[in-house]
Amino acid sequence: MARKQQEKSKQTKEELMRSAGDLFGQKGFMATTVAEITAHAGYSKGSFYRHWVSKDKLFMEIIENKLKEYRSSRDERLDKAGSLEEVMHIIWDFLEIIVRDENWAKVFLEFTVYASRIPELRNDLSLSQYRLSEKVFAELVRDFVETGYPPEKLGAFNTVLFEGYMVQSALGTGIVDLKDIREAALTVALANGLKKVQ
Amino acid sequence: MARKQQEKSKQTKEELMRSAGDLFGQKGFMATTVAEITAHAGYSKGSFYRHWVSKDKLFMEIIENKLKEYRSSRDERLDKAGSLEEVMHIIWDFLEIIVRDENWAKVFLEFTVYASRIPELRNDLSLSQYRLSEKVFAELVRDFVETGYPPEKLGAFNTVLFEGYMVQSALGTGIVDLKDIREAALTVALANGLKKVQ
DNA sequence: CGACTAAATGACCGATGGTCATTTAGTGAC
DNA sequence: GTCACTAAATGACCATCGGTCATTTAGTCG
Repeated sequence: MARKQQEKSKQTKEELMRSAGDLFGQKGFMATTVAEITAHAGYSKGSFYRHWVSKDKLFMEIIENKLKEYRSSRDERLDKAGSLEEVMHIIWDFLEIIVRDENWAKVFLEFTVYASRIPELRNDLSLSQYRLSEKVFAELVRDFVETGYPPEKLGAFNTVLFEGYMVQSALGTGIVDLKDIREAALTVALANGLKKVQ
Repeated sequence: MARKQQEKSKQTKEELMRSAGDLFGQKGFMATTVAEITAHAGYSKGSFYRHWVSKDKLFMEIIENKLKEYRSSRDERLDKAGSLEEVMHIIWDFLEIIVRDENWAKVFLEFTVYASRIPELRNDLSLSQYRLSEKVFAELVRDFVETGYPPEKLGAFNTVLFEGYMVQSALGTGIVDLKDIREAALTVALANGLKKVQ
Protein backbone atom coordinates (compact mmCIF):
# COMPACT_ATOMS: atom_id res chain seq x y z
CA MET A 1 0.00 0.00 0.00
CA ALA A 2 3.04 2.20 -0.09
CA ARG A 3 1.95 3.56 3.28
CA LYS A 4 5.37 3.37 4.84
CA GLN A 5 6.95 5.41 2.06
CA GLN A 6 4.40 8.18 2.25
CA GLU A 7 4.81 8.43 5.97
CA LYS A 8 8.55 8.57 5.66
CA SER A 9 8.25 11.36 3.12
CA LYS A 10 5.90 13.28 5.36
CA GLN A 11 8.22 12.83 8.30
CA THR A 12 11.20 14.02 6.30
CA LYS A 13 9.29 17.12 5.27
CA GLU A 14 8.39 17.85 8.86
CA GLU A 15 11.98 17.39 9.98
CA LEU A 16 13.14 19.79 7.31
CA MET A 17 10.51 22.34 8.31
CA ARG A 18 11.54 22.17 11.93
CA SER A 19 15.17 22.53 10.98
CA ALA A 20 14.37 25.47 8.73
CA GLY A 21 12.22 27.08 11.39
CA ASP A 22 15.03 26.92 13.91
CA LEU A 23 17.62 28.32 11.54
CA PHE A 24 15.44 31.10 10.12
CA GLY A 25 14.65 32.24 13.62
CA GLN A 26 18.31 32.29 14.59
CA LYS A 27 19.99 33.67 11.49
CA GLY A 28 17.28 35.15 9.34
CA PHE A 29 15.93 34.17 5.96
CA MET A 30 18.75 35.28 3.68
CA ALA A 31 21.55 34.04 5.90
CA THR A 32 20.07 30.56 6.22
CA THR A 33 21.30 28.25 3.51
CA VAL A 34 19.33 25.41 1.95
CA ALA A 35 22.35 23.19 2.53
CA GLU A 36 22.34 24.17 6.22
CA ILE A 37 18.67 23.34 6.54
CA THR A 38 19.08 19.87 5.12
CA ALA A 39 22.37 19.14 6.89
CA HIS A 40 20.90 20.22 10.23
CA ALA A 41 18.08 17.74 9.68
CA GLY A 42 20.45 15.02 8.53
CA TYR A 43 19.67 15.02 4.81
CA SER A 44 21.37 16.05 1.63
CA LYS A 45 20.67 19.22 -0.26
CA GLY A 46 18.80 17.54 -3.08
CA SER A 47 16.12 16.25 -0.73
CA PHE A 48 14.93 19.75 -0.11
CA TYR A 49 13.65 20.19 -3.63
CA ARG A 50 11.46 17.13 -3.48
CA HIS A 51 9.33 18.98 -0.97
CA TRP A 52 9.50 22.61 -2.09
CA VAL A 53 10.29 24.27 -5.37
CA SER A 54 12.26 27.02 -3.64
CA LYS A 55 13.42 28.40 -0.32
CA ASP A 56 10.78 31.11 -0.75
CA LYS A 57 7.93 28.61 -0.87
CA LEU A 58 9.15 26.81 2.22
CA PHE A 59 9.16 30.07 4.10
CA MET A 60 5.64 30.84 2.93
CA GLU A 61 4.48 27.48 4.24
CA ILE A 62 6.15 28.03 7.59
CA ILE A 63 4.58 31.39 8.24
CA GLU A 64 1.25 30.09 7.05
CA ASN A 65 1.43 27.37 9.69
CA LYS A 66 2.77 29.69 12.31
CA LEU A 67 -0.15 32.06 12.05
CA LYS A 68 -2.99 29.67 11.38
CA GLU A 69 -3.52 28.78 15.01
CA TYR A 70 -3.26 32.36 16.22
CA ARG A 71 -5.84 33.47 13.70
CA SER A 72 -8.35 30.86 14.72
CA SER A 73 -8.14 31.77 18.39
CA ARG A 74 -8.38 35.44 17.49
CA ASP A 75 -11.43 34.88 15.30
CA GLU A 76 -13.17 32.96 18.07
CA ARG A 77 -12.78 35.89 20.41
CA LEU A 78 -13.85 38.33 17.73
CA ASP A 79 -17.19 36.59 17.37
CA LYS A 80 -17.99 37.52 20.93
CA ALA A 81 -16.78 41.11 20.73
CA GLY A 82 -19.36 43.80 21.40
CA SER A 83 -17.58 47.10 20.92
CA LEU A 84 -14.86 48.81 18.96
CA GLU A 85 -12.70 48.91 22.05
CA GLU A 86 -13.02 45.18 22.54
CA VAL A 87 -12.18 44.50 18.92
CA MET A 88 -9.11 46.70 19.18
CA HIS A 89 -7.90 44.85 22.23
CA ILE A 90 -8.37 41.47 20.60
CA ILE A 91 -6.51 42.60 17.52
CA TRP A 92 -3.64 44.00 19.52
CA ASP A 93 -3.46 40.89 21.68
CA PHE A 94 -3.02 39.06 18.42
CA LEU A 95 -0.35 41.46 17.18
CA GLU A 96 1.39 41.24 20.51
CA ILE A 97 1.87 37.51 20.06
CA ILE A 98 3.68 38.18 16.81
CA VAL A 99 5.84 40.94 18.20
CA ARG A 100 6.74 39.08 21.37
CA ASP A 101 8.50 36.46 19.31
CA GLU A 102 11.30 38.87 18.51
CA ASN A 103 13.30 36.64 16.24
CA TRP A 104 10.34 35.88 14.09
CA ALA A 105 9.10 39.42 14.00
CA LYS A 106 12.47 40.29 12.56
CA VAL A 107 12.35 37.49 10.03
CA PHE A 108 8.83 38.46 8.98
CA LEU A 109 9.99 41.96 8.28
CA GLU A 110 13.03 40.72 6.40
CA PHE A 111 10.94 38.46 4.23
CA THR A 112 8.29 41.07 3.61
CA VAL A 113 10.82 43.56 2.33
CA TYR A 114 12.55 40.89 0.31
CA ALA A 115 9.29 39.69 -1.20
CA SER A 116 8.23 43.19 -2.17
CA ARG A 117 10.73 43.04 -5.04
CA ILE A 118 9.49 39.75 -6.45
CA PRO A 119 6.05 40.19 -8.02
CA GLU A 120 4.90 36.59 -7.72
CA LEU A 121 6.07 36.26 -4.15
CA ARG A 122 4.63 39.60 -3.22
CA ASN A 123 1.28 38.44 -4.53
CA ASP A 124 1.47 35.17 -2.59
CA LEU A 125 2.26 37.11 0.52
CA SER A 126 -0.68 39.47 0.21
CA LEU A 127 -2.98 36.50 -0.40
CA SER A 128 -1.59 34.62 2.56
CA GLN A 129 -2.93 37.22 4.97
CA TYR A 130 0.09 36.78 7.14
CA ARG A 131 0.35 40.51 7.19
CA LEU A 132 -2.48 42.23 8.95
CA SER A 133 -3.47 43.94 5.74
CA GLU A 134 -5.64 47.00 5.94
CA LYS A 135 -8.40 45.07 4.16
CA VAL A 136 -8.52 42.31 6.75
CA PHE A 137 -8.38 44.82 9.51
CA ALA A 138 -11.10 46.92 7.97
CA GLU A 139 -13.44 43.93 7.92
CA LEU A 140 -12.80 43.20 11.57
CA VAL A 141 -13.56 46.74 12.57
CA ARG A 142 -16.30 47.71 10.13
CA ASP A 143 -19.32 46.67 12.19
CA PHE A 144 -18.30 48.78 15.13
CA VAL A 145 -17.50 52.05 13.41
CA GLU A 146 -20.31 54.51 14.14
CA THR A 147 -18.97 57.54 12.31
CA GLY A 148 -18.38 58.01 8.60
CA TYR A 149 -14.70 57.38 9.11
CA PRO A 150 -13.54 54.76 6.58
CA PRO A 151 -12.65 51.48 8.29
CA GLU A 152 -9.93 50.94 5.70
CA LYS A 153 -8.16 54.00 6.97
CA LEU A 154 -8.47 52.85 10.53
CA GLY A 155 -7.02 49.52 9.49
CA ALA A 156 -4.21 51.07 7.54
CA PHE A 157 -3.26 53.34 10.40
CA ASN A 158 -3.05 50.38 12.74
CA THR A 159 -0.88 48.54 10.29
CA VAL A 160 1.42 51.54 10.09
CA LEU A 161 1.77 51.59 13.87
CA PHE A 162 2.31 47.87 14.03
CA GLU A 163 4.87 47.64 11.27
CA GLY A 164 6.65 50.73 12.46
CA TYR A 165 7.01 49.06 15.80
CA MET A 166 8.26 45.91 14.08
CA VAL A 167 11.03 47.91 12.43
CA GLN A 168 12.03 49.48 15.74
CA SER A 169 11.93 46.13 17.42
CA ALA A 170 13.94 44.49 14.65
CA LEU A 171 16.63 47.14 14.86
CA GLY A 172 16.73 46.75 18.60
CA THR A 173 16.25 50.36 19.58
CA GLY A 174 13.55 49.73 22.11
CA ILE A 175 12.43 52.98 23.61
CA VAL A 176 8.75 52.87 22.88
CA ASP A 177 7.13 49.78 24.21
CA LEU A 178 4.18 48.03 22.77
CA LYS A 179 1.89 49.45 25.41
CA ASP A 180 2.49 52.96 24.13
CA ILE A 181 1.73 51.90 20.61
CA ARG A 182 -1.37 50.07 21.66
CA GLU A 183 -2.63 53.08 23.55
CA ALA A 184 -2.02 55.36 20.60
CA ALA A 185 -3.82 52.96 18.30
CA LEU A 186 -6.77 52.72 20.64
CA THR A 187 -7.00 56.47 21.11
CA VAL A 188 -7.02 57.14 17.41
CA ALA A 189 -9.52 54.36 16.72
CA LEU A 190 -11.98 55.51 19.36
CA ALA A 191 -11.60 59.18 18.47
CA ASN A 192 -12.32 58.56 14.82
CA GLY A 193 -14.63 55.57 14.95
CA LEU A 194 -17.07 56.49 17.70
CA LYS A 195 -19.48 59.38 17.99
CA LYS A 196 -19.05 59.88 21.71
CA VAL A 197 -15.78 59.50 23.51
CA GLN A 198 -15.54 60.43 27.10
CA MET B 1 51.93 66.68 -10.96
CA ALA B 2 49.73 63.67 -11.46
CA ARG B 3 46.80 66.03 -11.56
CA LYS B 4 45.27 64.44 -14.60
CA GLN B 5 45.27 60.97 -13.05
CA GLN B 6 43.63 62.08 -9.84
CA GLU B 7 40.93 63.86 -11.74
CA LYS B 8 40.30 60.84 -13.89
CA SER B 9 40.03 58.69 -10.80
CA LYS B 10 37.60 61.10 -9.20
CA GLN B 11 35.55 61.24 -12.35
CA THR B 12 35.42 57.46 -12.59
CA LYS B 13 34.22 57.27 -9.01
CA GLU B 14 31.49 59.78 -9.68
CA GLU B 15 30.39 57.92 -12.79
CA LEU B 16 30.19 54.71 -10.83
CA MET B 17 28.21 56.40 -8.08
CA ARG B 18 25.74 57.81 -10.56
CA SER B 19 25.39 54.44 -12.21
CA ALA B 20 24.90 52.75 -8.85
CA GLY B 21 22.40 55.37 -7.76
CA ASP B 22 20.30 54.81 -10.87
CA LEU B 23 20.33 51.04 -10.57
CA PHE B 24 19.69 50.89 -6.82
CA GLY B 25 16.71 53.18 -7.28
CA GLN B 26 15.31 51.01 -10.07
CA LYS B 27 16.02 47.50 -8.87
CA GLY B 28 16.91 47.72 -5.21
CA PHE B 29 20.11 47.05 -3.34
CA MET B 30 20.26 43.27 -3.43
CA ALA B 31 19.14 42.92 -7.02
CA THR B 32 21.74 45.35 -8.30
CA THR B 33 24.98 43.63 -9.20
CA VAL B 34 28.44 45.12 -8.90
CA ALA B 35 29.08 43.96 -12.45
CA GLU B 36 25.96 45.81 -13.59
CA ILE B 37 27.05 48.99 -11.88
CA THR B 38 30.45 49.01 -13.56
CA ALA B 39 29.16 47.84 -16.95
CA HIS B 40 26.46 50.53 -16.95
CA ALA B 41 29.17 53.13 -16.37
CA GLY B 42 31.46 51.59 -18.98
CA TYR B 43 34.04 49.99 -16.71
CA SER B 44 35.06 46.52 -15.66
CA LYS B 45 34.13 44.88 -12.41
CA GLY B 46 37.58 45.19 -10.89
CA SER B 47 37.48 48.98 -11.09
CA PHE B 48 34.76 49.06 -8.50
CA TYR B 49 37.03 47.81 -5.74
CA ARG B 50 39.59 50.55 -6.26
CA HIS B 51 37.00 52.97 -4.96
CA TRP B 52 35.08 50.99 -2.35
CA VAL B 53 35.88 47.93 -0.30
CA SER B 54 32.36 46.55 -0.71
CA LYS B 55 28.94 47.17 -2.21
CA ASP B 56 27.77 47.96 1.31
CA LYS B 57 30.21 50.84 1.72
CA LEU B 58 29.26 52.35 -1.61
CA PHE B 59 25.64 52.34 -0.54
CA MET B 60 26.55 54.00 2.74
CA GLU B 61 28.34 56.74 0.86
CA ILE B 62 25.41 57.29 -1.47
CA ILE B 63 22.85 57.69 1.28
CA GLU B 64 25.23 59.90 3.20
CA ASN B 65 25.44 62.21 0.21
CA LYS B 66 21.76 61.99 -0.49
CA LEU B 67 20.81 63.19 2.96
CA LYS B 68 23.56 65.69 3.69
CA GLU B 69 21.93 68.52 1.80
CA TYR B 70 18.49 67.82 3.24
CA ARG B 71 19.86 67.84 6.76
CA SER B 72 21.60 71.18 6.36
CA SER B 73 18.47 72.89 5.07
CA ARG B 74 16.49 71.28 7.86
CA ASP B 75 18.94 72.41 10.52
CA GLU B 76 18.87 75.98 9.24
CA ARG B 77 15.14 76.09 9.65
CA LEU B 78 15.34 74.45 13.07
CA ASP B 79 17.54 77.28 14.35
CA LYS B 80 14.69 79.67 13.81
CA ALA B 81 11.97 77.45 15.27
CA GLY B 82 10.12 78.85 18.27
CA SER B 83 7.66 76.17 19.29
CA LEU B 84 7.14 72.42 19.42
CA GLU B 85 4.60 72.66 16.65
CA GLU B 86 7.06 74.44 14.42
CA VAL B 87 9.75 71.88 15.12
CA MET B 88 7.37 69.07 14.31
CA HIS B 89 6.46 70.62 11.00
CA ILE B 90 10.06 71.12 10.05
CA ILE B 91 10.88 67.53 10.92
CA TRP B 92 7.98 66.16 8.96
CA ASP B 93 8.81 68.37 5.99
CA PHE B 94 12.17 66.70 6.11
CA LEU B 95 10.69 63.22 6.37
CA GLU B 96 8.30 64.02 3.57
CA ILE B 97 11.20 64.64 1.23
CA ILE B 98 12.48 61.15 1.96
CA VAL B 99 9.15 59.47 1.55
CA ARG B 100 8.25 61.31 -1.64
CA ASP B 101 11.14 59.68 -3.41
CA GLU B 102 9.35 56.34 -3.40
CA ASN B 103 12.06 54.26 -4.99
CA TRP B 104 14.63 55.42 -2.51
CA ALA B 105 12.35 55.10 0.46
CA LYS B 106 12.01 51.48 -0.53
CA VAL B 107 15.73 51.00 -0.94
CA PHE B 108 16.41 52.64 2.42
CA LEU B 109 14.09 50.21 4.09
CA GLU B 110 15.62 47.28 2.25
CA PHE B 111 19.10 48.28 3.27
CA THR B 112 18.13 48.98 6.86
CA VAL B 113 16.66 45.53 7.29
CA TYR B 114 19.60 43.95 5.50
CA ALA B 115 22.11 45.86 7.63
CA SER B 116 20.38 44.89 10.86
CA ARG B 117 21.88 41.41 10.49
CA ILE B 118 25.45 42.61 10.00
CA PRO B 119 26.85 44.06 13.23
CA GLU B 120 29.49 46.29 11.69
CA LEU B 121 27.17 47.65 9.05
CA ARG B 122 24.42 48.12 11.56
CA ASN B 123 26.77 50.21 13.64
CA ASP B 124 27.83 52.30 10.66
CA LEU B 125 24.23 52.90 9.83
CA SER B 126 23.30 54.08 13.28
CA LEU B 127 26.30 56.42 13.30
CA SER B 128 25.47 57.77 9.88
CA GLN B 129 22.24 59.30 11.17
CA TYR B 130 20.55 58.52 7.93
CA ARG B 131 17.76 57.10 9.97
CA LEU B 132 15.94 59.64 12.03
CA SER B 133 16.96 57.85 15.17
CA GLU B 134 15.08 58.52 18.36
CA LYS B 135 18.20 60.11 19.83
CA VAL B 136 18.56 62.66 17.07
CA PHE B 137 14.89 63.35 17.19
CA ALA B 138 14.92 63.74 20.94
CA GLU B 139 17.61 66.42 20.70
CA LEU B 140 15.62 68.37 18.16
CA VAL B 141 12.56 68.34 20.31
CA ARG B 142 14.02 68.57 23.80
CA ASP B 143 14.05 72.33 24.21
CA PHE B 144 10.37 72.65 23.45
CA VAL B 145 8.96 69.94 25.67
CA GLU B 146 7.28 71.59 28.66
CA THR B 147 6.00 68.53 30.44
CA GLY B 148 7.97 65.72 32.06
CA TYR B 149 7.32 63.56 29.03
CA PRO B 150 10.63 62.06 27.86
CA PRO B 151 11.72 63.54 24.54
CA GLU B 152 13.24 60.18 23.63
CA LYS B 153 9.83 58.62 23.71
CA LEU B 154 8.39 61.38 21.59
CA GLY B 155 11.21 60.80 19.15
CA ALA B 156 10.78 57.08 19.12
CA PHE B 157 7.06 57.34 18.53
CA ASN B 158 7.64 59.58 15.55
CA THR B 159 10.13 57.13 14.17
CA VAL B 160 7.62 54.34 14.55
CA LEU B 161 5.05 56.33 12.59
CA PHE B 162 7.55 57.26 9.95
CA GLU B 163 8.99 53.82 9.42
CA GLY B 164 5.60 52.19 9.55
CA TYR B 165 4.57 54.48 6.76
CA MET B 166 7.75 53.59 4.87
CA VAL B 167 6.80 49.91 5.01
CA GLN B 168 3.29 50.63 3.76
CA SER B 169 4.68 52.80 1.04
CA ALA B 170 7.27 50.21 0.05
CA LEU B 171 4.64 47.50 -0.25
CA GLY B 172 2.48 49.81 -2.30
CA THR B 173 -0.70 49.54 -0.28
CA GLY B 174 -1.31 53.24 -0.04
CA ILE B 175 -4.46 53.90 1.93
CA VAL B 176 -3.19 56.19 4.62
CA ASP B 177 -1.49 59.20 3.19
CA LEU B 178 1.33 61.07 4.75
CA LYS B 179 -0.95 63.85 5.89
CA ASP B 180 -2.81 61.46 8.19
CA ILE B 181 0.44 60.27 9.68
CA ARG B 182 1.72 63.78 10.11
CA GLU B 183 -1.46 64.82 11.87
CA ALA B 184 -1.32 61.87 14.21
CA ALA B 185 2.32 62.61 15.02
CA LEU B 186 1.54 66.24 15.71
CA THR B 187 -1.45 65.42 17.89
CA VAL B 188 0.51 63.00 20.02
CA ALA B 189 3.48 65.35 20.31
CA LEU B 190 1.42 68.33 21.38
CA ALA B 191 -0.76 66.31 23.74
CA ASN B 192 2.24 64.85 25.53
CA GLY B 193 4.81 67.59 25.21
CA LEU B 194 2.85 70.72 26.07
CA LYS B 195 1.04 71.71 29.25
CA LYS B 196 -1.83 73.46 27.53
CA VAL B 197 -3.38 72.32 24.32
CA GLN B 198 -6.48 74.04 23.10
C1' DC C 1 63.43 57.77 -23.80
C1' DG C 2 63.19 54.95 -19.65
C1' DA C 3 61.83 53.93 -14.93
C1' DC C 4 58.02 54.40 -12.08
C1' DT C 5 53.37 54.54 -10.62
C1' DA C 6 48.41 54.79 -10.89
C1' DA C 7 44.16 53.15 -13.37
C1' DA C 8 41.79 49.55 -15.43
C1' DT C 9 41.09 44.77 -16.63
C1' DG C 10 39.10 40.12 -16.41
C1' DA C 11 40.28 35.41 -15.04
C1' DC C 12 39.61 33.47 -10.87
C1' DC C 13 37.73 32.06 -6.00
C1' DG C 14 34.31 30.38 -2.62
C1' DA C 15 29.54 30.37 -1.59
C1' DT C 16 24.71 30.27 -2.94
C1' DG C 17 20.07 28.62 -4.87
C1' DG C 18 18.65 25.35 -7.78
C1' DT C 19 18.97 20.91 -11.24
C1' DC C 20 19.28 16.20 -12.41
C1' DA C 21 21.29 11.70 -13.47
C1' DT C 22 22.33 8.14 -10.37
C1' DT C 23 21.95 5.25 -6.29
C1' DT C 24 19.29 3.22 -2.47
C1' DA C 25 15.48 1.06 -0.62
C1' DG C 26 10.47 -0.02 -0.04
C1' DT C 27 6.44 -2.35 -2.63
C1' DG C 28 3.64 -5.83 -4.62
C1' DA C 29 2.72 -9.59 -8.16
C1' DC C 30 4.07 -14.08 -8.97
C1' DG D 1 12.34 -15.42 -2.54
C1' DT D 2 12.88 -12.80 -6.59
C1' DC D 3 12.00 -9.61 -9.95
C1' DA D 4 10.25 -5.33 -12.00
C1' DC D 5 8.68 -0.99 -10.56
C1' DT D 6 8.57 3.17 -8.18
C1' DA D 7 9.56 6.54 -4.64
C1' DA D 8 13.22 8.63 -1.62
C1' DA D 9 17.66 10.30 -1.17
C1' DT D 10 22.10 11.68 -2.92
C1' DG D 11 25.81 14.78 -4.40
C1' DA D 12 28.20 16.29 -8.55
C1' DC D 13 27.10 19.94 -11.29
C1' DC D 14 25.47 24.73 -13.07
C1' DA D 15 25.00 29.82 -13.30
C1' DT D 16 25.43 33.79 -10.62
C1' DC D 17 27.02 36.59 -6.97
C1' DG D 18 30.52 39.55 -4.13
C1' DG D 19 35.11 39.99 -3.81
C1' DT D 20 40.52 39.19 -5.06
C1' DC D 21 44.63 39.83 -7.57
C1' DA D 22 48.18 39.23 -11.10
C1' DT D 23 48.54 41.45 -15.38
C1' DT D 24 48.00 45.04 -18.81
C1' DT D 25 47.44 49.92 -20.16
C1' DA D 26 48.54 54.51 -19.86
C1' DG D 27 49.90 58.89 -17.57
C1' DT D 28 54.12 61.10 -15.00
C1' DC D 29 58.54 62.93 -14.48
C1' DG D 30 63.71 63.06 -14.23
